[in-house]
Amino acid sequence: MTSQRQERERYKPHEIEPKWQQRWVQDELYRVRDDDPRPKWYELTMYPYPSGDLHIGHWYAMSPADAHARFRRMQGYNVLHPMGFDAFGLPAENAAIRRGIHPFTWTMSNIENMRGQLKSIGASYDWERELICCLPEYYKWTQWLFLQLFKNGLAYKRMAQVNWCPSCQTVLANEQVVEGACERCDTPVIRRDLEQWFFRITQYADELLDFSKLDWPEKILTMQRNWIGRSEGADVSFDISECGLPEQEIRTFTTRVDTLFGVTYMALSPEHPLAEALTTPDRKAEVQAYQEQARHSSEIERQSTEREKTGVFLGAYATNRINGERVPIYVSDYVLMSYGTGAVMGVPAHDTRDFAFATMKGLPIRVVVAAPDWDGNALDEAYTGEGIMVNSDFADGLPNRQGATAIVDRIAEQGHGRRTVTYRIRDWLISRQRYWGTPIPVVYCDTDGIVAVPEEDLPVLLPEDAEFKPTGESPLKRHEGFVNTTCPQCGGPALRETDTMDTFVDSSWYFLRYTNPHFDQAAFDPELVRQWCPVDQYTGGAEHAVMHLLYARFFTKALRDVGVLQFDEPFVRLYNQGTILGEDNEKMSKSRGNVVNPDDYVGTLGADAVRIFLMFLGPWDRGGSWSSTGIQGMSRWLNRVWDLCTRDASSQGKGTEDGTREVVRQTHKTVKRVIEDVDGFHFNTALAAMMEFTNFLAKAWDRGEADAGSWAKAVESLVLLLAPLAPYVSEELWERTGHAYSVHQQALPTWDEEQTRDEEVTLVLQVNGKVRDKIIVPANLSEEDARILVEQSANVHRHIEGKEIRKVVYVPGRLLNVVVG
RNA sequence: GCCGGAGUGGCGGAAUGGUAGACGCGGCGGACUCAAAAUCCGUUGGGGGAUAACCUCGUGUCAGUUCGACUCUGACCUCCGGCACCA
Repeated sequence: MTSQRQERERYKPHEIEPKWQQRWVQDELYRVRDDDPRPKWYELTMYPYPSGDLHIGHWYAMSPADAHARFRRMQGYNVLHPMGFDAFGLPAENAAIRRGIHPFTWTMSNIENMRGQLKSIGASYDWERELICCLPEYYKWTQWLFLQLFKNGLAYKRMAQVNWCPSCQTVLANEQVVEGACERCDTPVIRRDLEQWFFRITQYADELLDFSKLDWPEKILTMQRNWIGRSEGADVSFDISECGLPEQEIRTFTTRVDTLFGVTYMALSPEHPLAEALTTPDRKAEVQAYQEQARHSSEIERQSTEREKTGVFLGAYATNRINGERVPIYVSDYVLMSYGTGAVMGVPAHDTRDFAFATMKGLPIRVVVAAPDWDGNALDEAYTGEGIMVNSDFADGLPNRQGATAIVDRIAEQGHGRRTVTYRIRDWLISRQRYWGTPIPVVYCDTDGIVAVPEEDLPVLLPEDAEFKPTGESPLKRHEGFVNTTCPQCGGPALRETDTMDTFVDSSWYFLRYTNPHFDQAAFDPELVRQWCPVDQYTGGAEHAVMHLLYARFFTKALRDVGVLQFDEPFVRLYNQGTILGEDNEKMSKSRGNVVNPDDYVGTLGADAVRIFLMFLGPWDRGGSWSSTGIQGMSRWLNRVWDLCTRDASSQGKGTEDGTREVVRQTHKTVKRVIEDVDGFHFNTALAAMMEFTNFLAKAWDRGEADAGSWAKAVESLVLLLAPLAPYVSEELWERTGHAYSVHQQALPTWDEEQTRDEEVTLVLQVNGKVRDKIIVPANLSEEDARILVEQSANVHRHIEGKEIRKVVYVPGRLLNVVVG
């Protein structure tokens, strides 16, 4: 055997991998046919940003996804598993400013490099369908889609207080502000008033909360639910007619209308439009100073819950119409202009924030919902639970939920309020004051105002000769040739919009474009979209929960309403892979020096080893740590697989009858386990099953138990099962075992349930639930026979001797438990 | 604070009511080698016992359900992720 092994060729990944890579390209093995009659399966992985280097995180996202797509192909589906590049975005422009390279050049050369690295993964991408969203052939249609939203009132421009990142020199969407700082660069965000373009995502808030058609991780649904933040409550208006202003009332939103009799003050956001007018002359200076201070404090400072409540009395009063009481009006920065109406009714007894504020200002705290154990004394803290209404006139004595109904009915009757729903989500701000993005296709004309660029004039091209300087101003703004244009309506002089779109607009529809990425008649070919979409299985990181994944859902629904799509949801199933960490269990980063370069391992151990190691290190959705010794183990195993599969089985002779039967049984068992595991993304246990199988085969060979036929079948099954996970070595072994090219066009092996059953099993003998003996018995052993056998076990005997047998539990094929007392 | 998820050998993990620790890494012992690397074989949760038989402890903690609990129930602790002055 040893001598034979030396004669055979060894596993040389660095030789076979480039060979098959070329062959597959040459044969167009992964070309996806639209006219294939098999059922379709669209399996999509989130496309990467072309940063220039394919790192191990990309491999972790892509190789298991590719394995699953290949697996579906071997299951008989016509699989679309495309790849492309999220090619617009800030890093390219920053490189242009710092190093003088044009963003286009920088991006395309990065793509060039990454495409090569991607090919080494051995993924089954059809490169004919590659999509690059910074090319005019793509962004022309991003602009076209923008125009459809614009024409349908789903895209609009308005002045708004927006998040501005001073480092990125652009506004950000709410979704891109994390704890008051820029999601990209961590710079604290400041607020600015700017005229900006928005998409009306709020119009879809309720529909976006309907997840009934989705098979998505609960975690993502929860995050989207929280982000949309639907709360049911009531609008209540307070009378300010005594102040002599045009406005007669202040509207507030509350989820606790039952506490309306407990209002002892009102608080407005510092940015509230009525704040200034309501301020009495003697308070002007103080109020203005407070507003000024609020404007300059950062989001982080303002949003800190630990901070003490502050605020200033305006000098004015509002009347609570339910009881005719006059309450003082304050401004306070704990009230956010962006939520509800920007004004709150202060109920210190039943809201922790209001309690803190009232305590600070010495305002009355009136209990209107009595806790079951309330003794009538002053509260130490706000009571936010359920209770019986008190101090509330007609509502007294009611449980507070019923009290809420009574009160809202009364104010609705009197026209001072009504039931309403408020959302946390705001419209999606898509303007970016940067060059490297899709230009927003509108012009501004003195006569006609905002005018959409006619569809036949698309694309609005990015000027190639823009200048990139660190001034913080968009190069488009300074580019006269770009800015100055004529109005499509009146022909007079007009100015182009110089803002570009958030790159999340590009990725909100890219999955549609893959069906025919070079189609020049429309954004997508409706026929092919009908055929391929929606995406059956989407995979990617959970960090996109309330950005990309929410935007793409919105876009799909909006395009449906515009009339160009027929479905409601872009991604039917979603799987989030975890994060790959460095060898030190820390997030990989250059500063930590724990970054793993996949190319190093591809060059030595091969792409297959990298792929299967990433799949083996644990459940895919949990992530895991890189291990340089762990991957050696995978490589060792591939060598063993190679060795087993290249043996000459005819030298084995006839084997033994029992041995052969066992080889057949283990083959069927393994086929079943691996197929079920890979189907459910459990790559780690699928590989473990194959390893157990190879361990078994090696032993069976050494004992001379297998006959040539069962051995060949075992090897064939193993190679087929391995093919989706380790495509190169499987292809090579498929050829070397005398099969016709290509393993990747084969069907998965099948198993026969009957053949997976063991004839003999280990029966565990327990006394009072403790294992006392193990015996080998026929699988179909009857309970009577089992009871006889247990009598013969000396060990069991010792533990039941002299004791009364109370009960015997027999689980066929598993155990027999004798309960004694 | 609220909402998720997770706690199992030296490490990654397996087992979702029935033999805890599959599989892999690492360790130890051995074969091959002048030697090393690579490879192969054996062994590997802790304690007791003689390296045996066997006993005992052991899946974050404490209770409970059950013949039997990593698995189910309740309370708590820790870690990770998300959200957070949202009225």
